[in-house]
Amino acid sequence: MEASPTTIPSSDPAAATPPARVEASELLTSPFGGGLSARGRALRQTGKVLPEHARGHNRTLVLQTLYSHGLRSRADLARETGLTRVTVSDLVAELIAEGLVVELGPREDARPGKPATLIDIDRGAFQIVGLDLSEHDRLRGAVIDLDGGIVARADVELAGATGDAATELVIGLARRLTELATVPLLGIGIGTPGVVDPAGVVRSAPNLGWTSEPLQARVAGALGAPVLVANDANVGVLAEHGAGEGRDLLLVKIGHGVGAGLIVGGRPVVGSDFAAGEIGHVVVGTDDGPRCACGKHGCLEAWVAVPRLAEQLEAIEADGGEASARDDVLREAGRRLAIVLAPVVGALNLAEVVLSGPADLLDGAFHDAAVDTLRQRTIADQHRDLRLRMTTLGPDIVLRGAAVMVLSGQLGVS
Amino acid sequence: MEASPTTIPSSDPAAATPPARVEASELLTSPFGGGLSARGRALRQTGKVLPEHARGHNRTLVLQTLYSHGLRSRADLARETGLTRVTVSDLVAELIAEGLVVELGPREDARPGKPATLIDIDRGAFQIVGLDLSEHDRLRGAVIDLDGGIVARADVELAGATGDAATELVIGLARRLTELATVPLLGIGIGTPGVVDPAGVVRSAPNLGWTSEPLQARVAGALGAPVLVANDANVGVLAEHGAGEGRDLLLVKIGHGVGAGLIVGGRPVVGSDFAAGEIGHVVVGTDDGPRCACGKHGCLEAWVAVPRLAEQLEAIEADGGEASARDDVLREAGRRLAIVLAPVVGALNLAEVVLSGPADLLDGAFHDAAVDTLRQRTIADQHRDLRLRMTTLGPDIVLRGAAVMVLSGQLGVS
DNA sequence: TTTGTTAGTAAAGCTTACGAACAAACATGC
DNA sequence: GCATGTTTGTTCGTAAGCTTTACTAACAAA
Repeated sequence: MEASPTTIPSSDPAAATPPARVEASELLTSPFGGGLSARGRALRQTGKVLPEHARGHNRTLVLQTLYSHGLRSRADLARETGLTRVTVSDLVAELIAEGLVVELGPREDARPGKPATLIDIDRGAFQIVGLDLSEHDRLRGAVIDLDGGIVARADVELAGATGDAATELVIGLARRLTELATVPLLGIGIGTPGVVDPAGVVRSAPNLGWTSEPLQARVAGALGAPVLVANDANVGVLAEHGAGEGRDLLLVKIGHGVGAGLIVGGRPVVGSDFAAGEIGHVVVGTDDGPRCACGKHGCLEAWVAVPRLAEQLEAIEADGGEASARDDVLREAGRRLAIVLAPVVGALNLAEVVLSGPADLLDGAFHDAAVDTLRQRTIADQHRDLRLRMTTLGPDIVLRGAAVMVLSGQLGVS
Repeated sequence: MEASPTTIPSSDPAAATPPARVEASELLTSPFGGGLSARGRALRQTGKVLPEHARGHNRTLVLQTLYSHGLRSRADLARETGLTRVTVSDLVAELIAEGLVVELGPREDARPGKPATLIDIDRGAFQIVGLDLSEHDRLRGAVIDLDGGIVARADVELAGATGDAATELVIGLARRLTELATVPLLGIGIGTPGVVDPAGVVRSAPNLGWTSEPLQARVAGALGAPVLVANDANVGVLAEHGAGEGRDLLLVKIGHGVGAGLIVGGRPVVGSDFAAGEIGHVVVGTDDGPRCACGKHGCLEAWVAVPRLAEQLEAIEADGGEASARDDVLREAGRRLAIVLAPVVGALNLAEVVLSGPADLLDGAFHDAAVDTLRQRTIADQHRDLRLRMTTLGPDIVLRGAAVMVLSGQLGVS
């Protein structure tokens, strides 16, 4: 029986087996959540650990080493992981059988001893579909390879769709993208605005008219593929974290609203009610401030959300706009952001804060004012390490993060 | 060879074995750090997992279940942990051999089948020494049993001692307390002000004149016992967390200074430079504020530290003090605290914030104003769950937390 | 007394990782 | 050219861990 290359539930062991690894690899790592995450999390909290779970962990360890440092021999892996060559050989054989790893011939450089056989992750073996539902008027998606490269893109106009109609648009876009994939898919990752629980139920997303929408289950049901859903900023921080090195990271995503994603101690923060990072309606400062759509005055969103900034800048241009007036607006917004971030940076002792959003608004006076204010409002000792910078991933940060989420959830790799 | 009951490195297997479990139990749980924590953490980050680690985890799981739910049979434990009766019996036999668990005779209630043999942790088998170095003028200590009950106390006047002299006072107090213990000790836990790294080196504690003081190593060397050292507020939150249920918790400790301890996702937050919780010098609000010792204006500590509050209240009393004026001061301080906490609560989606400090100052107008302000400055959705309350552990919170830290580090239990 | 249930143990088997030993393949030194 | 040493990757046997299966002991209910 021939399975289409883009169909996930294939009879080909190479395609079928990796998704089955979700449970084992999730036990000792920690993605946001996913298909079997409730079970995985329960195990993690109070559950037993069997030898097979240990094997899953070691398998992930080998895969992670290979993924991040690339091209090496079995003996190299043994030295780096602390496992023996015997065990590494066994694990590698399993990974090769699943099609995740390939042998690439003997090492060329001349040194004594039997030449090593180089192996690496087969970075063309699988692809991932990533969806970004965070834009105001359209849903964006892409097919992404294991290295984070974008293979194909597809968008769809939201056109005011909400509720079930929005869900259908998401499913349709995901389906189109699975058909654009040229090799088997590892899974589908979705970053959506709103509050998302670990089972991939969107608890609330006003923009899309969702309340308790079981998005993960519905997309998975429609496409028969592993699906992971999480908040857009929480997904974005995964992308940024995958690139960087630190164990703590805060991503602030400024768009139509303002949201944040947090990684603390190497783990994504979910929050007691799955609403971690929802800082848009925290009040800034002690001097009132503009009225917010939520009814309060001086919410962060009322100060720095893109529509608010655009409004003010347009008013200035209409008045015959001086550049300095424009910068004043941006500077004040940056300062307001830093006022909210300072207690978070202090309490968590963060070393790195990343901004995501329109570079033309954020990357100049806004950024500089935010850095200055943050330093002025936290203890001097922290200035040494503290960095606040724009993301290097541009507008694709959520798409890339969705791919990282799937990589992490399905292979334990990032 | 007879070992003294208060001597830790005993030849008695019951006393000697538990400390040896540090490594295994730490692999899958996470205390602040400790004797072998560097090794444990390295393993956790990139290292292999062997079957014996799985056993350590399962051992801890059984112990934890027994610790928190008490008195049950092997079969009960099997049902609750998911392990088989065979495995549980095996683990329990090991724990009994180590003296951590005892059989307490058959269950009395009448039901069909063979009557169960009840077992429980031998809560009198070990004791813990806890030290609290956070008070301004004295070091406090206690001998604590496995249930958190305080068996004996001892204090020592600091009398301005700093540096090595302070370290000697700590060692002397710890030694006196080990001699007050009536059964073998599980270890010594120390909560100190300042920044403490995972190896128990106090990076800086101005009050005690310490910079890079290897307190954990020095006390361990002097007493030959397992020693764990962490920041006082970070230790305090462990005590509060052990009592409560949530996976996220923020403790704010208000005394001579202001510090916080954070647990996120069930794990203590350490911070990128081990300075998590250092919020005393975060600036509050956008309207300047009192000058702080650090040179800035409007630091949280300048608003709410006990000496600052006491100053103001004394001034009012000297003026013929009305009660309402007193409340105004406390209310404003509570409000200022909440202004700093709001972004943290929002970003982490915290459900529980606990205050520790002098109840006569914090438990009235201060608390009420803090609650109100916190609600006004975060999104309405969070109000449902959010609780801000005084600690129930009183002034012993750091001592109790130090004990929890040792329990967690040595047995994986809390 | 019979029946059915529960607790705890014993034996056997499977999985996992390890150590020892080995063959293959190569560089180096004579 | 040839012996020597090094490195790689595999095979074989072993130790540790948990499970399944099967058993005995001990009890309640009928």
